[in-house]
Amino acid sequence: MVFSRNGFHGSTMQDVATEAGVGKGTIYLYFSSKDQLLEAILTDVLQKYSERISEILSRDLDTRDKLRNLFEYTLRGAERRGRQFSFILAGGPDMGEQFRQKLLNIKNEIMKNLMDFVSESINAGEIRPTDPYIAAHIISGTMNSLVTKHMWREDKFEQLQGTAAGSCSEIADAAVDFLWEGMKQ
Amino acid sequence: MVFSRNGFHGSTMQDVATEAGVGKGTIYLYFSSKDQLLEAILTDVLQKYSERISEILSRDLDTRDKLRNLFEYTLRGAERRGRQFSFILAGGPDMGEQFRQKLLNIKNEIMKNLMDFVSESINAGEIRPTDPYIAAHIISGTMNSLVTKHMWREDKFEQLQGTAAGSCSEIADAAVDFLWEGMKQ
Amino acid sequence: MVFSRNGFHGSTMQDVATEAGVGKGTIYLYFSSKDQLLEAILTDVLQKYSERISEILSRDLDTRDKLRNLFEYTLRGAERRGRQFSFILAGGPDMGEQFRQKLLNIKNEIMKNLMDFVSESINAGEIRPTDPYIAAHIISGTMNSLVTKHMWREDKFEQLQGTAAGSCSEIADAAVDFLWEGMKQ
Amino acid sequence: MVFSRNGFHGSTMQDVATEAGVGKGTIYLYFSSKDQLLEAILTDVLQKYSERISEILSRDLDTRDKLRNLFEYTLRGAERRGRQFSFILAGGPDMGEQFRQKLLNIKNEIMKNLMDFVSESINAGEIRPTDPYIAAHIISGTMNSLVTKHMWREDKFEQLQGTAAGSCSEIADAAVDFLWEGMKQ
DNA sequence: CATGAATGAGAGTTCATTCAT
DNA sequence: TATGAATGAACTCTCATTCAT
Repeated sequence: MVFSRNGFHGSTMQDVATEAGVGKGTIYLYFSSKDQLLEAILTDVLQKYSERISEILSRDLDTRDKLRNLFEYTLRGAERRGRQFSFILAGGPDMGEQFRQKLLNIKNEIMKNLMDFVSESINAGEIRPTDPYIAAHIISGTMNSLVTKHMWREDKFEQLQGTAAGSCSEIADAAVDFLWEGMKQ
Repeated sequence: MVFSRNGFHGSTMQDVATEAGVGKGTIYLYFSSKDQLLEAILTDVLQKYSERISEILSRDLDTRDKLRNLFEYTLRGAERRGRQFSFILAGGPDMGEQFRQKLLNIKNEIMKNLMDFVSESINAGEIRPTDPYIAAHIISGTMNSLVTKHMWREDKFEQLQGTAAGSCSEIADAAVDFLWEGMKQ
Repeated sequence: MVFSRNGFHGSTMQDVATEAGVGKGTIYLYFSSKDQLLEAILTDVLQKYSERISEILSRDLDTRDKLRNLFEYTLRGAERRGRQFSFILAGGPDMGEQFRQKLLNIKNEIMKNLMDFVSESINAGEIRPTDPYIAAHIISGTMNSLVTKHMWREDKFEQLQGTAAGSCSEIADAAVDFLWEGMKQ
Repeated sequence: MVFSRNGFHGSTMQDVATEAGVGKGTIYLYFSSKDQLLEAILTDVLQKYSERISEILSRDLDTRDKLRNLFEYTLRGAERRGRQFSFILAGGPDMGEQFRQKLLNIKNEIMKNLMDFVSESINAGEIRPTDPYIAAHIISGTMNSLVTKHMWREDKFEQLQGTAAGSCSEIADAAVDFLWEGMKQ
């Protein structure tokens, strides 16, 4: 996607049209403005992500495996939808207030799911009692941080990393292992 | 700052000049372009943040108190420089590649500091042995997540939060308590 | 008609098609372009007006009654076809030269009829000898002025008018009375 | 002026700028939009015309000479500002309602002046008693009609005219002579 | 005959940047 | 050094027109 390569303001409607293989005017048959196009894309990506997260957390797995799936899915998705996630994670510098609200609602949905997941795991005696709000933030924050790194290939793993290797599932495993140590009973 | 209120693309050079109380042309005596102005601002903010983090981590405190100071300083800073942080955290959608590299170098500096901090704490026997790369990401990721929330006032705490209260230091404390549980010996 | 409500440039072909209850493409089966559509409409309106004027002037009435019919028909027509007349009266700012010529020919036809009418009335001894060209202009000019006023409801009659009341035939009568005073033997 | 040659919609802002010998953007320093530019021009032309009419009617002349000056000034002005007058006379097909109101106010000012002029001439016993509203319309209507003709050179005088010659003052004289016949005591 | 999805030329408008003062 | 009037490249968006169905 052009927005992913050149950024929103770095892409013209002509770029988008060319990439999509249609005429410039055609886009306006389906989206009322450039802003609304971005909104539709991001909302869609985030909505699908939210649904998938919800599905993962409802699987018949134990808490630790759910966490692992969560991280792995998130990191893997970031490989494909990098910059779109980036926009979303940033909370939306340069976005209109109304648009931000829309994304926010979906993000809160995700946070709600994570908090419920934490609460249920506590009740099931799988993890130690803790504040679900903080725990959810630590989970999502860690994912976001790893996603951002991954996305922008921000580190040459050679330079910075300790022992963690570079593949999605290896990083996911390492992160979950760490978190688990702090959560388990 | 105008960029913080209206975003980078939402602010004109005239806005910036007016806010700064100078003429439009004057800005060009000190910055070669609008992009370069943003670069200078963000680099400056991030550089200062990096230095401050470095200073905090070198204080003569135990690991847990350093963590607490780290979180508190970060969250408090976000209150004032919100959107600037947001740009940085997002990894820079809409930024040029060269600019991104520059910020990246500073961010890696910070990560390096965090990793060293973790390593040293392990060596000092204050926290359990763990992968410093992952640990650093969890620390910074958790801070970022909380910062973003805070910045965009993304949640009505009434709706979402568990027990954690809303002030910077209270949130910092709660987050550090949680993390500590997973790190301590 | 859409053109009458929103103006030519203010109406889209889609508007026209919707109003006509046909598809957009269908219009192009009958008119080669938007300009040509306007041309056809205006030409038609003006042609019909010209024919009607001709018919009125050939009726078996005395000069004064012909004048009265002329004014009444014109003002009444303006009520229905307002803006179309306006285009025509304006001489066509924003019209192509060729199109203007076409309308001009019909307008000259009307002027010719008016001048003949004046000449014949002079010969018949019904009005005093005068320049038919000027007389024709005064007749058509007065009608145009009243039509324009009427069309755009340009005056709140309360504010401006003297004794003349607002209905078509009342205004027509008053104007003809006045003109007649200057024409009669 | 470009608008006069190619019409409002037939002229681009680039045309206007080129004609004015400035950059496209410069126009926007003084006029907020293309519409507003037209508004400013027409308002200005009409306002000046109104003031001049007022001045002419207040001269120390007898009624017939005032009329003659009125006609001569109007026809002469039309030679230079043709199409601008045309827009105004047309009542503004394709104009926004608010804009039309603005012009209307000035036009009513002119009509008011004409009606006062008629009333005063009646009181002074220079012309026969008559409805000032109708008289004013006949005066302005006749001028408009002649102006429009003149402007678009709508007639080849060879073909249509009777005895009236083509120059401004000759046409003005002829028209005033005719009108006078219908107005004088 | 009729349609309307698709098109892209072209318009108005913005705003980073320059440069004479 | 400081300014802001002037600029024009570049953008978004519209809409008359076409053509496959």
